[in-house]
Amino acid sequence: MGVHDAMYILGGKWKIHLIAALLFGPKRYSDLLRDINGISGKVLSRELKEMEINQLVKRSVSNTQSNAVFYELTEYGESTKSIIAVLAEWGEAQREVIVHKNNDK
Amino acid sequence: MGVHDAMYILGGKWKIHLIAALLFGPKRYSDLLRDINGISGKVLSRELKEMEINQLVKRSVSNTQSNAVFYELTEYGESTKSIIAVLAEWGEAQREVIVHKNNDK
DNA sequence: CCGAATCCGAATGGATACTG
DNA sequence: CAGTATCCATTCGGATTCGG
Repeated sequence: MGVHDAMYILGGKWKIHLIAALLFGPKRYSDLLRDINGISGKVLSRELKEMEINQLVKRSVSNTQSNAVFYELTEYGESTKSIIAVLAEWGEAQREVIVHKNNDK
Repeated sequence: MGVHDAMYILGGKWKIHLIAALLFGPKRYSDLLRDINGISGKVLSRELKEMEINQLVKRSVSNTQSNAVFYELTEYGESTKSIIAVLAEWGEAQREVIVHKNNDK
């Protein structure tokens, strides 16, 4: 089933957020670290690497400023725009229904 | 932003799968346990409870057979159909691109 | 049958220090 | 700056047992 495949690639806490952050163009590692609330450097690195392996993002080193690394969506990554859009729309409309999560205790 | 809200409600490993499993009508706890591959009873209970709190599903006890508990999507839960549909479609189309995940080592 | 409680190992993830 | 490595606390989650 397709849902499972999609979740395998897009699942986890951060991938959707990362894609959303990259929707409007390339960003540097440090920009992503600042823009995405709550993510740590270690986790950001790992997520980006996974997404690179799965062809969602492209990593490139600036040839003018050294030490600057940019990430951008591939064409494949951009094919998730429709998903992000639907998610955003739904989340926007239904915001007031959120209560809380159960905390296992 | 709406994406964050949506992920807060639908995030985690199982919620999307649970919604997909309930798309075509109510199911019993034991049916879900069997149908959803890899989930344990403990985790299934917790996920269902969270979804109940957030109004995605409705829990009801059969009045004919006792000890039978059914879960079904609420109207609100059904409003996620469009999300599931887009995810399924995308996952279906892009299946061959999957490679693997990075394992932190 | 449904699910809560307990036990316990595995995986996750933050903080920090370090390297090129 | 962009990561990697290490340490460690927290969380997750499976297996089992127990109760309504």
